[in-house]
Amino acid sequence: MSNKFKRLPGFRDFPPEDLTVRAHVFEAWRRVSRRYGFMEYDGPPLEPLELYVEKSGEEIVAQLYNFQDKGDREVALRPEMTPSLARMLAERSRSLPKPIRWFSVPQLFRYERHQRGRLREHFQWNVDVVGEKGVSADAEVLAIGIDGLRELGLTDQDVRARVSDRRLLSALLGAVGVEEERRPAAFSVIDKMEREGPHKSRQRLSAETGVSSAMAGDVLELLGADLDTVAAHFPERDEVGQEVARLSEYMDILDAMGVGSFVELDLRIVRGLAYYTGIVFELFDRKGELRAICGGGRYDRLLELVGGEAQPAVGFGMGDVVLTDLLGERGLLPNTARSLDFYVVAVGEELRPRALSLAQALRERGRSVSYSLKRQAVGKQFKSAVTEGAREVIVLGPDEVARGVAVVRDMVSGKEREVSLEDLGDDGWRMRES
RNA sequence: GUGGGCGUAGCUCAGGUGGUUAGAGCGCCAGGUUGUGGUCCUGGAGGUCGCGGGUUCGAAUCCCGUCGCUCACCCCA
Repeated sequence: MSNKFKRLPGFRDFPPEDLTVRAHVFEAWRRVSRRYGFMEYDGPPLEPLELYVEKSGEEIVAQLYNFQDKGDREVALRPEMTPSLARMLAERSRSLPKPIRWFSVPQLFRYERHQRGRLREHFQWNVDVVGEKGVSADAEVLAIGIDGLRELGLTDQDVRARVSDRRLLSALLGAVGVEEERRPAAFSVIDKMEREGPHKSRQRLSAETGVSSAMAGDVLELLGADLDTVAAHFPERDEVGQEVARLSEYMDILDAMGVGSFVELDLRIVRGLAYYTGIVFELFDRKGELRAICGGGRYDRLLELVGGEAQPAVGFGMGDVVLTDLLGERGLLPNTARSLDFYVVAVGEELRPRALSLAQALRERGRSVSYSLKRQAVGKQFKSAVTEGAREVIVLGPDEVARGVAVVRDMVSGKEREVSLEDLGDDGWRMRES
């Protein structure tokens, strides 16, 4: 490429075909959000660096797209939306009716080497319920995420949700003797288990927590089991039992909502962000070829951390990159071809004014209309009509106009008929025909 | 940040072992003499062969560097 003005690495242009796809996804997200009664919000793309330090977890902070502005402020392009949301709510959650149901479609940024499904910039559908600590809120949030995918044509054959609960994980670790302070380290081991494999994970868990290697192995094995099996292992522990009961209720609600076939328990899901406190989940393509499409969970402490009123909260983020890749693989991308209702052809220069006013009249009625911007032979104008995707061409010729009519050609069937110029302006001819 | 692969027109790619004005298809523009498209025919625009340096009489072709793309690792929205 000889263009010296290149895109920054990891950033995308959106020419019309790509923007059509993006808009298709955004529209589905927004439709589903509104269907569940959520209100859209937004915030600044540039935030004080400190908003993310310590609240988001090392993973995000290490990859912040940050710099110093001209006022010597340390700033960062937002890597996630939740802290901004938390700040907004810290200022006003007291005065809002609960539960608060808000969503957003922000563009987020991270500074890291890009690869498939992971760029330096992406758009992310954020959905949050604030002010409700019961599992029905957790369930509703996951259901919206799943519905967002269904809205785009994906089914339970294409995607699945893997859900876990940090409270249950914590209770399990406690049950085998892992101290409270050691549990975050244990979470980290569990989070990496799928990549590192059972042997290494067992060694690391044992080393990080002090429990025996055998015990560590037992715990890790249990993470892949179902709820009943987990419960059966700790009949005497109230804490584990309560957590199991809660997750069980959560699953029942999802079943009742009709999305149960998408959901599986998987205690190996932890999520990297530091602020999650309860149920966490991730959505994946069934084939497991792509990265997570979506991730979220409960974060009951975050509002306090940014100086607001303590409020329970649960939400998720769904990025557009992996999702669009998946839609592409499943042939679910929208048609990006151009289309027009009408193309007006003027036969002879004298009729151009007439063509323009007809086009305007149709546009005022909400029709999409185009015509040649320069003097052109009729054949040329027809070619343009095809290029622009016109469904019908209206031909204004001297003979017909003299008789008060125009020829309307259906570009699919090739059939032509005469319509009076009077009727063309108000669609009366269309009504009579159909 | 680490490693592998790749980098020729807008797109997909040709260009044996280095040799004169770098090619094709598609797309784009213009024509095929101002009343009808999706086929066809003709012509045209468009490339400092990613960039820089080196080897050579001579490099798209070999060597080094660099940038970019891509895959994997790290990590994960």
